[in-house]
Amino acid sequence: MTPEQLYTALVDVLEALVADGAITLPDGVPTEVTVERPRQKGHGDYATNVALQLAKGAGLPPRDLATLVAQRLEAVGGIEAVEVAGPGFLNITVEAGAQGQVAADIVATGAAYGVTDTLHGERINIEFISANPTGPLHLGHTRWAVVGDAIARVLEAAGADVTREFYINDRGTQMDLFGASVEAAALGQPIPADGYQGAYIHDLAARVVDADPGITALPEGERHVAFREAAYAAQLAEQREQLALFQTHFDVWFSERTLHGSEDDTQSGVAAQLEKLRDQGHLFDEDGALWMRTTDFGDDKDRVLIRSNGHLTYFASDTAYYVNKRQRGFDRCIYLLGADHHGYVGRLKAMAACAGDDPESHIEVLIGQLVKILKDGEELRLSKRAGTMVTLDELVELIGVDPLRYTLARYPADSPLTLDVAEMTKQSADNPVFYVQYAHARISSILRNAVALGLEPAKGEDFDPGLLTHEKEGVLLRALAEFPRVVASAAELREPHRVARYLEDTAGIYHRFYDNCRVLPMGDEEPSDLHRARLLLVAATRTVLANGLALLGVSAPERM
RNA sequence: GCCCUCGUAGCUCAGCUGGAUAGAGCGCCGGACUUCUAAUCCGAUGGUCGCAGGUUCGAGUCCUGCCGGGGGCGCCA
Repeated sequence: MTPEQLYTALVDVLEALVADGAITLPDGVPTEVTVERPRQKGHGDYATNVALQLAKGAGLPPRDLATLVAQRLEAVGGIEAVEVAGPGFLNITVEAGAQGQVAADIVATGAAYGVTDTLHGERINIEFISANPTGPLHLGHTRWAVVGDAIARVLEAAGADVTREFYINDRGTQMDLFGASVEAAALGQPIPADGYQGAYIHDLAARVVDADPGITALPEGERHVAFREAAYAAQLAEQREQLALFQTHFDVWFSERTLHGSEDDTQSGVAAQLEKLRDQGHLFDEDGALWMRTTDFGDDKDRVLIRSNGHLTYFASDTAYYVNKRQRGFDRCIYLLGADHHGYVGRLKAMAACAGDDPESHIEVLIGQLVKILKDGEELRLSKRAGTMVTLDELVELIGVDPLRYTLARYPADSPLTLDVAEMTKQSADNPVFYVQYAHARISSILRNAVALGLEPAKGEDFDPGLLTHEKEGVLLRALAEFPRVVASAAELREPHRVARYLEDTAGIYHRFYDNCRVLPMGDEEPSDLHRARLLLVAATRTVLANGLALLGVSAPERM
């Protein structure tokens, strides 16, 4: 009996009570009935607060309503006992047999266990990182890489059609400055004052010249462009390598340049695209500039799209890019932005509204807090400009892909994070990722040993779910049954850290089960149905741990 | 000044979108391996959930105000 089945049974009971005239529900049977695992022992296997929520509408004292529901619920197959507690909670105890069946279902479903259809049919574009191609990816980007990727995976598990997109700001002043910086480095000249200063600039310069020794001899105008383009290509390639190393995949690398028709701003595709928005009635010309009246939709000021000097603003590109995404058929455009960009949210939403869309459904901006990194008690500055930074590669080398991904995935993106370099580097046994992975490795070991013994998990008619009656088995079964709901809510709320927390919880429950319940026969003990049933439970646990880790992009090792 | 965000154990943080006696890890103290991986488990310690009001059967969670940390407010990118 899964929480979903229990939920269905509960709704059926409520509807039957209404049909019989035993109760009246002015607002009908609620669609969101909560069935949850009680925190407290002694509160049954599952608990629900429906009676408390419906009491007022039904005009009954909560405990009276609870009693009515309890009587009928108790008669449902698979439910052993229902008890009214406290102000009107229903504490439900499930029959061991009904509960144990989950293990067989999980093993049969395999890698698809946890997949639901709650977001079926939604076409979602999720854009994250979108770093300028003017330097290596660093710690700041690392968090978005992990969180964005994990959100995408979780959304897919919930049935959505997801496209992961990386927007390349390969156009404009910063690119020119970047090119000029590399060029200066190559020519042995001082880097421009507001240029890029890091050591990596000199590395890039050396690489560019190595690949094309004649580049320094080009006429100045050509040389500027050649350096910019070569440095851009090299830097973008490096970012892609960094992300590949970090197990983060993008479906679309979207170049800002492709939005523009030509170098001439006012004749560009963006300008043409923007003109289409004029029909919506929110564009106006003033002081020689083209504006979007975002204040029509709650923004605190109107925004310039084309400056009076004819140059496009970044916001113009952002607008055209959004329209482009919508034209590509995405129902929902998710943006992952750092807290330092949260001022954009209002204008992005207003922009979507100005484009004739619903800012509540078509555009969604997730704000993530920045990661701080301490070394020897001091915060490292992560500015590319300053040239001091911890790159993604360095972090991966220092900490490892799995611990790094997991550490960043286990916190909500909107909570500020302070990580200490010493803490992170010394993390070996202390890291929660190992706790979860270890549970998986331990299970894998048992399954290997079982094979050596010629013992197979119970299946089909041979599996008697009623054998799994130990308290630790019950707790584990209920935890495993919870997984699809956890994934679905992680997707709905865009909070993949719930998966990580769930895995830690479940791994702990497994470790305690392991401590109390012997799985394999000891010595020359004859293998029994209980051994085989437990083997199935263990296999189901491994499936859940492996599926959960996969959603976070973390490996599930067979041995540790 | 206006807006956003955060404030929970000594430290780092959860808290299932309002539920029952607020949790975990680390740290500290004490236990458990001749049988499936001790990267584990068991016990102990630890809290005016920033402060004050409000909403209701019930608030760490929602509303208002205040205090404190971080961030954002350009015809910049």
